[in-house]
Amino acid sequence: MTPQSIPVTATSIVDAIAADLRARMFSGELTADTPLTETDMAAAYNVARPTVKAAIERLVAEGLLVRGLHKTARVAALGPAAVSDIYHARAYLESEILRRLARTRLVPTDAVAANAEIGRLSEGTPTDLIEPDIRFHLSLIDAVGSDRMSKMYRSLMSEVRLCMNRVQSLNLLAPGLIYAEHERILELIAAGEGDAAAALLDDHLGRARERLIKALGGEPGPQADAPTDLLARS
Amino acid sequence: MTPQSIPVTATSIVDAIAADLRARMFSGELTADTPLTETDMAAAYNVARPTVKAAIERLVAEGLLVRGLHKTARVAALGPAAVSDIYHARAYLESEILRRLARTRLVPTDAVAANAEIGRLSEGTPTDLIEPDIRFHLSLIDAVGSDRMSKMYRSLMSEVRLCMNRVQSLNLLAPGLIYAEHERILELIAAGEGDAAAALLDDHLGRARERLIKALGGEPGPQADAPTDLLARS
DNA sequence: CTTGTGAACTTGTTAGACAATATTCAGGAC
DNA sequence: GTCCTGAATATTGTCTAACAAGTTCACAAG
Repeated sequence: MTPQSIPVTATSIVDAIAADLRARMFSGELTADTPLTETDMAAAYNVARPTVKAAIERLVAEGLLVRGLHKTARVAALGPAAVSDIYHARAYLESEILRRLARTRLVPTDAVAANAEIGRLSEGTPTDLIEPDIRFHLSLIDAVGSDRMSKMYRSLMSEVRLCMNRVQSLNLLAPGLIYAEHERILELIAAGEGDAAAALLDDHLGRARERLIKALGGEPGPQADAPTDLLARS
Repeated sequence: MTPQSIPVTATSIVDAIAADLRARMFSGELTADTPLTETDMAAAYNVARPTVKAAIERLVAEGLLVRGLHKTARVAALGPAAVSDIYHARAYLESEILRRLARTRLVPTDAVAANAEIGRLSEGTPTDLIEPDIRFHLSLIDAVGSDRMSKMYRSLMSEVRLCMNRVQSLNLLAPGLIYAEHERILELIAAGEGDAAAALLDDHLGRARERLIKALGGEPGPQADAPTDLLARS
C-alpha cells in the first residue's frame, strides 16, 4: 500500500512527498502546530520549492495542514470543536450506511475479520487497536460500493488519525467493550435491525467523541450545534 | 463566542482562476471532455503556467476535472455510473440529516424560503429551478451545523451541477411535483417523522437519478455500478 | 493490416528572481 | 516598566526560462 522508498522516485514526486508527510503526521513525528516552511521542506527532500509547495497544498485541501495567505503551513491542531464536528460527521455517514446494510442483511467479511483482530489484541497496547478499528469502520462504508462515500469517510478518518496522536494517554479505548459493541453491530445488521444498529453506533461514536474531547482538555458539550437560523414551523 | 468569520475576501490569483473555471463549467461554456491545456490557459488568463497549473490541480482534487499523469486535464465527463454514485451518496448524507432534523422538529428557514421560490417559478424554464433546488437541499444540510458535512455535500452538488449542463433537454424536472415533495419533506420534519422524511427523500432523489441517467443514455440500474473511468489518480 | 519509429506537443520539475505580505525585534513615548 | 511604532528579516505568491520525461499522432516499414 504505502510506497516504501523515502527517495522520491516512485510515481510523482509531489505524490511521494505528500504521502511521506501524511505518514509522518500519523506516526506522531510531526505534531500539531509544527510549521512546514516551504524552503526548509524543499531542502529536506532535496527538491525545488514549487514541488513541495504542491504537496503542501494538497494536504491543506485534505484538512491535515492549515495555512493562511502568506503564512507558513502548520500541522492542523484539531481542537475539541473539530473533534466534535468530525465525530458527528462520522456518525451521520456511518449510521445511514448501517441502515442500508441492514436492509440487505449483508455483513461485510472484512469487518468481521477486522473485529476478530480486535478481539485477539485485547492484551496489546491501546495504540495497536487504532488500525484494526479504522479498518472495521472503513469496511462497513466500503461495503455499499460508493466511491464517493468511501472517499469522504477516509478523509474523516485521516483527521481522526491526526488528532489521535495528540493524546498520549490512549486509555480512551476499552478493547473488550469495543470488540463487543462491534460484534453487536454486526449482529444487528444480520438481523435486519437498522434502527438499532444506527442507535448503537451513535452511542459508540458519541462516547469515543466525548473521551477524546476530554483528553484534549475541552468541554464535552453534547451538542452545541446549529444555534441560529432555525425556526419551528407550525 | 465566535472570534473569526469576518468576511474578508482574501483572494489569490489561483483562487480567482479556479473560481472562474468552475463558473464556466457550471454555465456550460466548458463542456465535458474539453481539454484544458496548461499553456493555453496560462495564455488566456495572462498568467504563468505554474499558476494555472495550481488552479487545475485544485479542480482535479474536487473531481470537476480529470487528468492522468502527463496527460492534459479535461472537464470530467460524468457518465451514468458517476451520476448513480453521486445521487446515492446524496441520499446517504441527506436522509440521515432529515432524521436528525426531525428529532428536534426544527425546519430551516432557508429551506422554506428556497422552496417558496420554487413554487413561484413553476412557470419558468426548468433551468431556473436548479439554483433554488440546490439551495433547498443545502439549507437542510447546513442546518445541522457541521462544517464537514456541508463541505462534503457541496462537493457532491458541484458535480451535480457539472453533469446537469450535459443534458440540454432539462425536462427531467417537474416543477410542481418538486415543490410539493419538498413541502411534504418539511412537514414531516416538523411532525418529527424522520423515517417518513428519509423514505420520501430517497424516492425523490432516486427518481431524479433515474431520469438523469436516462437522459445521459445509460441504464438506470437500481444499484450495482461497475466502476468505470473514475479518478485515474494513482 | 499491423507494427514500430520519430517528431510535435504537453506535462513534471528545476532554478533563480522579484514583489507583497507577515513576523520579529529594536527603539522611543508615556 | 509597558505599550506603541517602525524598520529589518523571513516567508510566501508569482513570474520567467528552461530542460527532462512522457504522450499522441502521423507515417513509413514489414
